[in-house]
Amino acid sequence: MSRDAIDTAKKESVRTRLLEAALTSIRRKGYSATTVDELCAIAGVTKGGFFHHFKSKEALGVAAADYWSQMTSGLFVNAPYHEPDDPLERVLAYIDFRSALIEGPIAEFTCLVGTMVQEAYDSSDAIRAACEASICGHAATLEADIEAAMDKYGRTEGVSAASLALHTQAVLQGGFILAKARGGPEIAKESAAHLKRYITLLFKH
Amino acid sequence: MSRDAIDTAKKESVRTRLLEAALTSIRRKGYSATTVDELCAIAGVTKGGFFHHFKSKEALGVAAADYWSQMTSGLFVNAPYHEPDDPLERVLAYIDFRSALIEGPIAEFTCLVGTMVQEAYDSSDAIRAACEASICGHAATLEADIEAAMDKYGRTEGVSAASLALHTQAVLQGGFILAKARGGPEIAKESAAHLKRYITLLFKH
DNA sequence: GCCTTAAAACCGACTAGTTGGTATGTTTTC
DNA sequence: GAAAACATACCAACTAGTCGGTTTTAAGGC
Repeated sequence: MSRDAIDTAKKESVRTRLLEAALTSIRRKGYSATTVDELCAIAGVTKGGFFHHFKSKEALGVAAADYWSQMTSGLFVNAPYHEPDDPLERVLAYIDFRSALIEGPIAEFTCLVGTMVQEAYDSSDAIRAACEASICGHAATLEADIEAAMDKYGRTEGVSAASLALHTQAVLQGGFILAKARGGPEIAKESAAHLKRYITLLFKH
Repeated sequence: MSRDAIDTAKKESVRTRLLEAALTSIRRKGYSATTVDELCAIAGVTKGGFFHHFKSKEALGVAAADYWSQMTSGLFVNAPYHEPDDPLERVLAYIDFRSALIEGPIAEFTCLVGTMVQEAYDSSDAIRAACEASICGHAATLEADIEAAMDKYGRTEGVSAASLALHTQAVLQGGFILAKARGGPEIAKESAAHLKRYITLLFKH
């Protein structure tokens, strides 16, 4: 471990603990209901420590969205759904991968930024923008595969790769809402299955 | 106007004003960030008035979800999308109708219960259940038409009318989230278009 | 390796305002 | 004349954020 890496690790440890606490709490209760005091208690830091790392609660919200982007992008980059040679297969494998993640307690598979942007889109443009970047940035990682699938299987009028990529995110986010309303993950998985069927029909038809 | 109707109108007037205020505020800032004081100010009532009608903020949340169900069901029952003779046409017309509603300021076309359940699903089971009833109740109004379309155009294995009806709600809810993140309604409309294309492909294929 | 030094990391008590909720009225309605 | 519909004043707990102080860390001179 290099000098720098150790520095970073130590420097980040409290900050990271606060961010991890934020992810847990915001996913469970939302942004507004999550209090600074609570995060401090979970992370084992005092108020002074919190406001040393984040100049405001809003800044924590933005940082949490960025941290979330980082964590999830790491997860998806290393995921096995990139393996198939066929681009359409890769897109469908992505949906299967997302579907497989929808398991267990609701707060553990739902999306931080989707939850946060619902409350903050009007009150904090900084948080809104961070959530937009997270969602759209992730959607963008799908575009190349969708584009390649269009090259191979043909295009449908009015359907762009970007629009379809964002639609996948809409379906997943909507599935999370229904799962929260229902109190279980099944309905979200079913919506993912509909999405997979849509994409299959779109290309194989 | 009957004696009863006048009574109801007067009796409901303050309560309704509070509920209307709740709809506006919750759709804009979420449930947690909406304060009782604020609702009182908007509705022109004092705290005493509020807690006379609602025994707690949570009770207001439940009442707001119920009020929302009432209002929206009124809107949809009288909507023109029921006119077509063909059941599939009716389903597609429903989506067009929903898409046409997605206009103007975000807080004015997004869904109250979808917003509220994101924050409250874990903290308040009463609110969660009210939101579930609202979403699923509305989805159920689509089932008959979907079922009839299946009778007419054939079924796809693994696709039930109930599941497809809920999927439409998931797509719409997800579209709202993306619209909030993006700061405009267009993306939600595009997702609705994908949904329409999916249903068309599903039945016409 | 040791001492100095300064900055960064963190603590903990404090504040001013806000929160949902209550207790005790007064007015209105039937 | 009593019950329902409000108003008023109040409270204890909690809210984000501040501020002066202490500890920890990293770098440099010797």
